[in-house]
Amino acid sequence: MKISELEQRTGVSRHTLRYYEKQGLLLEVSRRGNNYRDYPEQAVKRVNMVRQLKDLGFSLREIFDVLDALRKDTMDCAQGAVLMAQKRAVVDAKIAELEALRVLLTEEQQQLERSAKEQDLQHQ
Amino acid sequence: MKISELEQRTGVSRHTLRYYEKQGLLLEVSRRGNNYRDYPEQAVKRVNMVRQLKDLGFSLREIFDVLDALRKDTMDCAQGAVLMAQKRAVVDAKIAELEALRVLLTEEQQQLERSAKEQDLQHQ
DNA sequence: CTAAGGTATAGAGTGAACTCGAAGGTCAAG
DNA sequence: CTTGACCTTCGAGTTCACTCTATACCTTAG
Repeated sequence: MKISELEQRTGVSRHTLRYYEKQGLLLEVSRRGNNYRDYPEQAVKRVNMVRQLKDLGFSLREIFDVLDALRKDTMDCAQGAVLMAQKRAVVDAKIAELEALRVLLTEEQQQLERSAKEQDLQHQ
Repeated sequence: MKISELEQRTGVSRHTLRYYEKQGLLLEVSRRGNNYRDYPEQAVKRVNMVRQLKDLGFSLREIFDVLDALRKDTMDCAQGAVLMAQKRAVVDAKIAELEALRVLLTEEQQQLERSAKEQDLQHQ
């Protein structure tokens, strides 16, 4: 697949895709005779995973570490598992934090809605 | 409270505190006769909330919008409630995304652990 | 009174993650 | 064989969120 197709299928710009490749986040990129990049089908998933991790607050460097561990699974399984567990712990912590914030926002929201109703009553 | 105390109690540097103030994230800052900033007790909570939201992926601009809505609660309650609901929706989505990722990471981790054991057996 | 250390402002510098544009090679249609 | 839509690299520019520096004023202990 050419870069434009990957761009279209992931929503990530060609500039950013080349940037990710430079940062070591996209390794399975071959070249055609004309020097055009040729991505395997798998690249779509890979890019999506990078995006997902990024949206969750991981830096590109951290994402690189995760992918690196996954790639080296034949060499370094135990270590990879530890890294994965660490990342999962971070994810768990974030979930807990978000849930706490959710409660907080819900309370704020309810209070605002109550105030809105009171105002409404006064207007009538 | 002076800036150094707020710095110590929040773990946020004085530089960053002044920066947040400039960005409109810290409004209840009065001045002493000597022009030193004087923060109310409440500022600790405010700073912590800013940090929490930031860690969850909100930009300072988005955080400003949330705080702005909360501050204007006497004027614009209904709109504030809507904004809060929107933010909560974002939080909910993030939680869902994280939970999906958690499953994915758990699977990867288990697979790596299994591979590690197999390697171990071969070594014995 | 002095020295150390806290505070002020303004503005420059940093690093991450893009984002864009120029200059040029490739390719398929007409 | 040209036109237009691709693709390449390289390097400059941008935005965000700090982070630091310079210069100068304020405060407190000795």
